[in-house]
Amino acid sequence: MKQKITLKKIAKEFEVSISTVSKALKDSHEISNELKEKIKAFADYYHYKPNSLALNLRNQKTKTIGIIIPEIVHHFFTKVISGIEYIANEKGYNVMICMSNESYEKEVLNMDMLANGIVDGIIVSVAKETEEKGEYSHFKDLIYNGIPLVMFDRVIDEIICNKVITNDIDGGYLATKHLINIGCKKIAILTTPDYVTVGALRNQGYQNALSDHNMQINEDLIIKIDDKHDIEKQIKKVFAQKNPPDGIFAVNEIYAAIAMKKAKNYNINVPNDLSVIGFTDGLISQYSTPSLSTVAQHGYHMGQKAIELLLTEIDSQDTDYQYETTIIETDLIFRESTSKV
Amino acid sequence: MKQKITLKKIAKEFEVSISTVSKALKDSHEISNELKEKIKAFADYYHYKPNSLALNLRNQKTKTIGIIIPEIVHHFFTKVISGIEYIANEKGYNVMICMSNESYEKEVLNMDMLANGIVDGIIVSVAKETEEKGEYSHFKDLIYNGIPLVMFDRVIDEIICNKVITNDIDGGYLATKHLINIGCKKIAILTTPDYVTVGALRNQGYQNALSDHNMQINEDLIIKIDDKHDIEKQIKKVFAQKNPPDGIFAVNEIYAAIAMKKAKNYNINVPNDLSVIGFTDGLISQYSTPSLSTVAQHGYHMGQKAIELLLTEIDSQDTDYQYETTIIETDLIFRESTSKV
DNA sequence: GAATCTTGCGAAAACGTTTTCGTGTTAATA
DNA sequence: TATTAACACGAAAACGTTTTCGCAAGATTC
Repeated sequence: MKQKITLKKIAKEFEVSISTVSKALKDSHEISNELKEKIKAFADYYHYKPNSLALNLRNQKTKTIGIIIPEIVHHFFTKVISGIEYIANEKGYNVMICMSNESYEKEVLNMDMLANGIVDGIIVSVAKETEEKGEYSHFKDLIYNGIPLVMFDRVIDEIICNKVITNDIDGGYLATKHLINIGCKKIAILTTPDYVTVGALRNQGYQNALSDHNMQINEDLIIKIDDKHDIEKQIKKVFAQKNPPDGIFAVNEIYAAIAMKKAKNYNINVPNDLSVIGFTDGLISQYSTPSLSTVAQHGYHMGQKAIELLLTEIDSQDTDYQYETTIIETDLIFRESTSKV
Repeated sequence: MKQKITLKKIAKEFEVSISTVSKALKDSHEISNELKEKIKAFADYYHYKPNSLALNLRNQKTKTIGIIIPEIVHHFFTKVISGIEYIANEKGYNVMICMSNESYEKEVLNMDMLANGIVDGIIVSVAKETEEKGEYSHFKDLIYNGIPLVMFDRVIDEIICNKVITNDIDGGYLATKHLINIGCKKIAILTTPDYVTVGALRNQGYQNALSDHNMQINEDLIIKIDDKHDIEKQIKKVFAQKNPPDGIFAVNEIYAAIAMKKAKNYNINVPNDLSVIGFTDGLISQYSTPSLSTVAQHGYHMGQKAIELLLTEIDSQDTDYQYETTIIETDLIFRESTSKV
């Protein structure tokens, strides 16, 4: 393996000191023009690049930020990452992505690893298992150690840090209200277990909308899907009853897409007999047939906001730095799966 | 900001040398039990963790590998990343993900940055622009500098390194043959410009299948989509002609999904009047209606293979190390978009 | 001709770790 | 009692860089 060229080797070549070489390459006035030219030419020829590890160690910063997400095969998260990456690169930062796979243990492992000097700050969306356990000491440790932290989407109230969240309640409200507006009388929600906070919040919005429009909240129409079991079977039940709903609000794309498929099996036409609206404007929503009306989350924008907050925290040595929570508003996208008014 | 605890600080606390502390924490026999206990307790209390940067510098390796992909909002690439990440973590490696956004310049930038000691090896799928330009010196430099490199999916023949590729020709052949088998007489292909090698290869498979079954290759049925212009418009043309095809092979999911949508606009029923088959088993294929028959690429497995090759190269100091090209075979997945025989 | 200033470079510390090699003290052996 | 062995620790180098400070030689000033 070819050895990397270092200051030391250049110094040896010209029989000067390492500091001289370093200064010459930085075009310092301390070094004679003649020597500078020679050293630069030599360095250029061998494609000299300062070793990042050494720089990081010396500067006590890495110009790298870490992201911990529950999973990467997921349109929303990749959108957020794109947004983060764009701004980060613009500001000269690199991005290290880790996956918790929704596991508490992996989340802790990843944080420990990132916290050891490798990154200047961390952006995280917390794993379902962590939410379920309610075990947050790893976040507290991080903050205690002075490492800037931004949470996005799935955030934890009791951890005090910068946050970027979707207005989930409002999104759920908008979606439900849309179904009401187009005349749906019996509206079901396909949501997550309560410990998944975003699911719970969207459900909250759903219930608020019903109440505000004097519609009854029926527990039988609130289907909390358990990912650990057969999702299709759980969704199918909605249509198996004798008086199925005429509107469905699904808290994500997948549930919505499955609902549309199942409806077809029961000869229920979307959108004529049933209107379906999802959450998150991903590929499925765009390319399904009928295409899916949905609540757009603006993941890209969310990522941008998160990294901006992180970088300002990194750059600030204020003792009275103020954390903020940015709420990204949602928008309704009308497509084919909800009937016209 | 809380200062990180270091060996130096622990040494000061006990008025011993740094080396003593280091040895004590590693349970060296050189240190008395009494002192070891005290130091360990102290270190535990303050959650001491060796600084990664210092270790990396000393060990001249980082236990981190870099991935450069064209874009992250893409099901196939995220699958590959998942596969890489799984094995990497198992072997104690971390993963740094960079995006070239299909840009040559960003690809070079990312490689330069990763090559500077930050990672022990790199896995890359090359950007379209790089393929178009045919400018590969950054890869040669990398190899010249002794940094292990694995290419996957979009690879370059003239660069000698480990590679993992889909059997694109065979995939294209299988897909086309399937359409022939179910009785399609006029089969179109929606493919990429020729410089995108995977598109060209799938097209090759398509043409081979036609030839082998004594069907004419008609240039009018070979639609090379240019991503820079309106994709829908380009695909729509297929159906605008008076005698539209009864079979379409699309080299990716998106083209397939759009084709199905456009067919519907022209009142062409899928699969009765038209059979459509895609490439890559992503979410769209699964959740579209009708669900899409497709060629499965096994991205997860591909990622696993890529990282395995990389790690063995990293671990080997053989001078006569042999590079290999692993070909991942494709499988047909039959769904609703292609009619039964 | 002495004092000062400029030029051009080197020494050394610092970042945090690991590891080899010494070295002084005490205990065991001949 | 003299030699050796065991024990417990410290010094220093190494990884590659940047930067402050010091210093010698020559040039300039009065």
